[in-house]
Amino acid sequence: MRNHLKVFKALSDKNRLRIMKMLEVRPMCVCEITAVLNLAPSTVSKHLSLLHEAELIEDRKEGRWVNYSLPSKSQIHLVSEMLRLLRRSLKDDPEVLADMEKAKNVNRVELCR
Amino acid sequence: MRNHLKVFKALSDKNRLRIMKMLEVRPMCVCEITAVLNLAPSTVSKHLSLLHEAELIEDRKEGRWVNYSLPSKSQIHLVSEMLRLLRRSLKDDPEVLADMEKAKNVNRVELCR
DNA sequence: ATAATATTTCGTTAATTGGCGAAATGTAAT
DNA sequence: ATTACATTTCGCCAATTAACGAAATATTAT
Repeated sequence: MRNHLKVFKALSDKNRLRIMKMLEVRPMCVCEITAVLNLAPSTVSKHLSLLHEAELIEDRKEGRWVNYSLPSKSQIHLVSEMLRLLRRSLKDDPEVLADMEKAKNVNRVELCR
Repeated sequence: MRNHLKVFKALSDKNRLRIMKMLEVRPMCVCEITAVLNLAPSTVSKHLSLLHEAELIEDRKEGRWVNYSLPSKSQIHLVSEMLRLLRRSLKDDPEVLADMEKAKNVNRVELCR
């Protein structure tokens, strides 16, 4: 029950859904996601930690960046089903499409200076 | 996006998940659900209206009662997938099992007097 | 018609949540 | 070592939400 609630709560925020869709494009660091969503870094970090708690995303520290990504495969049935469902969802949402387009183009190196 | 959020928000409350699992047993009226959850009728009514808004349940007025039930089939992909997923979920949760057992036995006629 | 019952709506309150900026932490570059 | 930068943690505030009881609505029974 606790895990189900974690997953559903994690997915019941607009900005977190936008993050999930963005990560379909490629793994991204906090500052890149911040640039797309136009939120404070601390806010984005908090969103990412909730998604991570629900095991909907993975993190991988690389140098001074932390790359967040969608799990290629999850052992948790609920999670893998939700990932599958999300992948099929919101394909036509204009905001999501714009985010995904931006996600292709943001670059952490020119971004952070 | 709005619809996705409605569905995920509807499912991200413990009592609403309990209701969804209870309704797997059989259609139930508000007072029966109230008896199982041990909440105020107005609270349960509100939960039911949120689930209904998300199209996760159907209602059918029958005399002085309103029967709430799971849709046998939904045209909305997200909804039908969530219904399928929920049916497979929480089968071993002790609280959910107790609720489902109670749901078998509560009776609106002896209950409400 | 009146009373009884089931449900919903409304207003209030307490708890939760999303947002921010400032400070803390950790890593890389000078 | 010091500086610069990415990220996280913390404390705060505003908005949202779950809960309740009281009042309103609707239906059945007397």
